[in-house]
Amino acid sequence: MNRSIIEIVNEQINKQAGISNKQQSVLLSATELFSMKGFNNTSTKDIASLAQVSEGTVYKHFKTKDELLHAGLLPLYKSVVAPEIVKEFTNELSQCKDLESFVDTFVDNRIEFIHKNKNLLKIILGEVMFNDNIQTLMYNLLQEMVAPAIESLIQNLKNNNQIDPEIRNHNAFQALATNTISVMLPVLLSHNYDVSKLNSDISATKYLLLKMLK
Amino acid sequence: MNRSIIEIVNEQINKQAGISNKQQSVLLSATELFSMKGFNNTSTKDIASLAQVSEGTVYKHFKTKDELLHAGLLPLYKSVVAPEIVKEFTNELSQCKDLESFVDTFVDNRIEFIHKNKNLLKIILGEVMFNDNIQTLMYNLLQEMVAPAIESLIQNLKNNNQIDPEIRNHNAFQALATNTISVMLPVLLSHNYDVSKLNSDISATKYLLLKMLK
Amino acid sequence: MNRSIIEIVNEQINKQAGISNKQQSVLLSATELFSMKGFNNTSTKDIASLAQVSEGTVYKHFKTKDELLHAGLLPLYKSVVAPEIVKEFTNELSQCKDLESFVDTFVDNRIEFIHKNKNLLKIILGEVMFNDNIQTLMYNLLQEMVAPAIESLIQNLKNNNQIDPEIRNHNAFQALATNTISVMLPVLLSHNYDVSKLNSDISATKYLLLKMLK
Amino acid sequence: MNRSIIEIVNEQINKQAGISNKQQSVLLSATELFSMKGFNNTSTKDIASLAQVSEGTVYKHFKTKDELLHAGLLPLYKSVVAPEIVKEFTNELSQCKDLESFVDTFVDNRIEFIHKNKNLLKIILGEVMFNDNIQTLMYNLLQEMVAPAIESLIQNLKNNNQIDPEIRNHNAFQALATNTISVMLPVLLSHNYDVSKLNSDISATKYLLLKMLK
DNA sequence: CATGAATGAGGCTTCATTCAT
DNA sequence: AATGAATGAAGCCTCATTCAT
Repeated sequence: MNRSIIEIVNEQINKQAGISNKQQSVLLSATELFSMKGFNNTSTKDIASLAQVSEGTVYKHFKTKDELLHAGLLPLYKSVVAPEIVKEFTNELSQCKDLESFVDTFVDNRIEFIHKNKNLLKIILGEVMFNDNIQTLMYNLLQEMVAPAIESLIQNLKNNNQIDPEIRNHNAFQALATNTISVMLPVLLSHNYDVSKLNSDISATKYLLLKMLK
Repeated sequence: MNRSIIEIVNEQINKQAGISNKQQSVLLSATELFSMKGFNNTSTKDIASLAQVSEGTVYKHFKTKDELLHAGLLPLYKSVVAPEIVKEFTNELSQCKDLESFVDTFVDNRIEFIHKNKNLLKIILGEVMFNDNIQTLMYNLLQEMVAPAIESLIQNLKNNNQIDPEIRNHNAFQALATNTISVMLPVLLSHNYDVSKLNSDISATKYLLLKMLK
Repeated sequence: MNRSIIEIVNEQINKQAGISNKQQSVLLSATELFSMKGFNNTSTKDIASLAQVSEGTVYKHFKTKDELLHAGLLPLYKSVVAPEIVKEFTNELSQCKDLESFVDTFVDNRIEFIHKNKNLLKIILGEVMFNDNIQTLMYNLLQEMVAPAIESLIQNLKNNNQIDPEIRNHNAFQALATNTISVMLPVLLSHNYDVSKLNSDISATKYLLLKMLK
Repeated sequence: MNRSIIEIVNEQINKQAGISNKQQSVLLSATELFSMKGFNNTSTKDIASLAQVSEGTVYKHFKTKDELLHAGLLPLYKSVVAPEIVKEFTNELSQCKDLESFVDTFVDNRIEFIHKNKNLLKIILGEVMFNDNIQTLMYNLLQEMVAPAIESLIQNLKNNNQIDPEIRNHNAFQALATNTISVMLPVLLSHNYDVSKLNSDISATKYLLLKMLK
């Protein structure tokens, strides 16, 4: 089963050798607050007080609040969290022999992922608009880790005549990702959404993706 | 041809009767700055100085900075700008008799729209994550104005056997919108994007949408 | 009689048109505190509270604490205070027909000046070491306003065979200034100095200066 | 030849018995940083990192940053550095039999000294204004070590009818010191000074001092 | 003895908002 | 209605100093 990013971060932060309990607490609190309220709306005092730490401690390892995001959290995601996620995701997908199960698994897995990481994804989507560092990080993560793994699975399916050979792998991947995210937007954006409508939209999305790719 | 949102706002603000020149200037400056730098990063001083108005004047009609957004700008968008945009968009779409030209027009028109309103769209996407008011506004705008208009056009095509009757109108609309936006993400996010790759992705997207909906 | 710099500043600040009472108060308080405790040891909170003003007010007209010094106080000195001082000083000196009375007046006048402006002079001497802006200002002030005025009076005395023609005017001026300041160092540096010893050193200094210049 | 103060401190610190390598390193780094940036602008972290020592170590022997200056560095200067300097200086001066060579040597030696110790002298001049401890130290150093040595040499010259007997020794010393420093001010204050002008001012200063004292 | 993480007071600065003119 | 000076809370960050290891 998918673990949430926060769980993975938590786990990994605890494994880091050169990092004290207080600093772990700082990173976790920052992750939590940034994802709940956004970067701009989270003060260093908020972080310190949630981490039960002095404000000075926040600055012990990270010279600025920006660095806490860019040098503290994001590299952790890139080096530890993202590979873990990609592995979990592709493991599941690689067992799908036909397009139907592939699409089914892709959508369901990502929907669960979005569900579990709702808050963190919100902050990433929010920051990515105006923050070049995050933008670059996310882009590289996508291009270098996620896309190759998924596109190789798509190629396998294509080799088995499961996917329209006219469609380039990266466009197929983009369509899968995009339409999955779009169906989940109500979940990301609001606290109250209609579950039965969501489920019917998920089915519709799978139907559309199948028609699209077959 | 598509006019940019800023052009429309400009035009409409000038027509408003009960609003003084100074206040018009405030609204225009706020629109411009919010769309360039985001709501949080725009100070009332910035707005006042771009509007060539005193800081006090900004507060004459709008008691808070939030109100400038919620009571000043957003209703303006809702009541004036959005209908204008929807009208321009549906006018063009309504002349398409078959699915091919419909998809073609839909994608091309929205791409031009995104191009022209890049800055404003970025800020909206950024704010929508954490700002309930904007979220609600955008949601209502979509549900009450845009979706009905487009979905009625989709129904027409369905009536003419151009679209798979299995697909519900709102899912068709969502697919059109989502995949168009997704192909434009590189434009929204970066200053440098590969135009030839963009064009080939646009073609691929149209191809996928046609397969999907037909 | 010599007025102190603070008196002149006070007087001139009050005459400035575009400057409010609060801002006058800020400038005066800054002058006073910088001269008492040095620039580094004066906090903006100190300035605000002495001026009976909020800390924000300190930043209304001066974007940074540095600017309060460089753009606020120093130009005031340059444009208003320094000319006033030079005028008062040269007026008195220009009435001296022989070297004896010139040296006498020079030393006595400057001693009174140093006495009255002890605090301000301390801060200037302290800052001038590490602050290029102040350094440049003081240098220009000396070269462009003070030196020409005094050296022209020295030339007059030379024309009347009162001063050794071998001595260049600027060296004569430097000697007068330097030896006067040096005799006053105990006053600048300590709160307790021996008045009778000071007076005897003043006489000695005048004697030395006369031998030197004659 | 004159050694710089830093060289002497370095030498002497290495000789101290009851002081560990780490502490030596702390003292040297503090000397260097205080003289380059001033006391206020040097942080204990700066000192620790230049000394390649932990911040805690800086506080092992010196309870406060102030004490590092007052109990650590200044006594070292007083007990070791100053006597060394005075010895070197008076050795050279004591070989001068007439006033001409005395003035010549005095000025040249001190000019070299100022040149070599430019940075350290700047910080001392800067601190002496507002720091009573340094002020007292420098005053005592001057009164108890330097002045007696030099004034005794002046007395010798006076005994040989080289110096005007009307001039008290301490005034002669003050005049020599003051005028030498004053001619070197451009060197202390700016990175760019006119060497040929400096040399001509040095000659002029010697000429004036001779007239003064003879 | 040495380390360096942790502290928390305090510094500079910004900014939405108010109010006398 | 408009102005802009004034406010003061809050934000980010620095730094001398302490203390558990």
